Amino acid sequence: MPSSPGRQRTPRTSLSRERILAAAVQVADERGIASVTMRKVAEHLGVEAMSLYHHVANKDEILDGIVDVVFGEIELPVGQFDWKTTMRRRAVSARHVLARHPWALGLMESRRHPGPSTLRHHDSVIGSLRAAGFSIGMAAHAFSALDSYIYGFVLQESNLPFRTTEELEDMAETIVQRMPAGVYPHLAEMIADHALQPGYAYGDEFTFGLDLILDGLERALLGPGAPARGGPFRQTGADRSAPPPPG
Amino acid sequence: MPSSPGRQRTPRTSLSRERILAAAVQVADERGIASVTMRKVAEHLGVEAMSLYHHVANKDEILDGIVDVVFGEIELPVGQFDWKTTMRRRAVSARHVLARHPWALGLMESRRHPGPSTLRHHDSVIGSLRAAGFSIGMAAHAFSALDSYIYGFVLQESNLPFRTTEELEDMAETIVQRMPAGVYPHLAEMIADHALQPGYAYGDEFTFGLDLILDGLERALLGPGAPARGGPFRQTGADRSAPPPPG
DNA sequence: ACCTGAACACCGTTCAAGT
DNA sequence: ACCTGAACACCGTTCAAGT
Repeated sequence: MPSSPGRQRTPRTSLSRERILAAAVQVADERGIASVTMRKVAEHLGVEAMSLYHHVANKDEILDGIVDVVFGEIELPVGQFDWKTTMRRRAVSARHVLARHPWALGLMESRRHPGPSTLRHHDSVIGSLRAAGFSIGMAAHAFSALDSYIYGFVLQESNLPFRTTEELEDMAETIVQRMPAGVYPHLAEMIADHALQPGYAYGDEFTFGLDLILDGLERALLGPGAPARGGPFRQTGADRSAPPPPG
Repeated sequence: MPSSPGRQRTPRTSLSRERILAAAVQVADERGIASVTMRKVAEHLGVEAMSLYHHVANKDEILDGIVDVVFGEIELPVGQFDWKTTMRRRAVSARHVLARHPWALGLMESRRHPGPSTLRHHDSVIGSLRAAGFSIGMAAHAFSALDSYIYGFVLQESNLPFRTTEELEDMAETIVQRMPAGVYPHLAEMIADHALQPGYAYGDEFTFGLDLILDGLERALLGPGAPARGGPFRQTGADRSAPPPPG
């Protein structure tokens, strides 16, 4: 009687790709990406390591999968606001999601198979820019500039010596120890007179760079005839919504 | 006779931390970061894995070490040009070095001990900005914005579906296969009408975003009373070289 | 169909031993 | 002082076997 209900001691919920990825994300969040092993993910699910291979081809598929799960958590751009507000909200969401799963960025470099959530996210961002009047070339520029900034910021945030107060003081110590020899004077100054000041939080830097890029994109969008000095931009491919640049 | 010269069959050159790191970098470049194991690095040096432990505490020290080796390859900002040129040159150098060793960015997320080359590099960048008249707060803004952009760009470059022509066509195939269902229309458009156009190279996007940031920084540096609309910036800590923002 | 035990070729690291 | 062999507790993955 295969489908009869009732208490069975074997599988509480039967294994699935989704349950495996969710468990892997949880293990990565709680114990670091190095702890994401077939054996530990399986243990987390009350199952043997070899059982996982019935739902994923190998560990690489799990790693591809959890990166995609993370992208699926990022708020998709919604159309109710102007493009700058939409892009800013989405950038802030991406930053928070990636900061919550910092291992995802470390994994990105080795992943070459974007999953459906990632593709959907990118598609939505491009669509949002196009709807705001960005040409294909300008949308590509905007997409590249914004995502580069977001990813890099989170990467720095999870790596930079001056992040949290505790680590900062560790760092300050290291710097100060090497000061007698006169090395790193500017780093020392920045730590002492800036990063160690009350109220400092590296995370606050995010909006500065983000607004720099958004404002620059706005200028490029509004007046392609007047790009910022020293920063000409090429419009590649089909440009349907913006007039061609002069010259 | 311990120091007598002549042919000895044992150590061609005696092992050292530097030789171990150089070997580890080479293994990572040639066979990927996953191949950087104590056994393989040792093999590369004609030695047993256990010998490495006499020069490094553990594998983590090797990983910290090779990230620092990579930072040491980046051209330090030199003072003979204006700050924008200096920062642009340094950004281009950082981009190329990091692209040559893409595993370094993947490692960054898990590293918390910046080495001497990394500290020296950061110190030099901050010093260069300060000499150009940036206040401490503005130098922190500039440093964060530029490095975030550079790191994130390389990360995308080593990960984005549309990178090299071969992979791009793979990607286009995937997208097109899902097109009947109407998914990813904007991504499909961008690939077909932009990325697949002759002469396209994702790497060309680098300068656009870089100039956006450099121009924005220049505006912020020249006229703190007239920051771009929507992009106010806070000056934190001691600001010695720039007048305080109005209000 | 789904799960598993044993096995294989690997890991990082310790430790006692060699020179 | 520097290097190493054997050993331990892990890895990812295969395969034949269980239900």
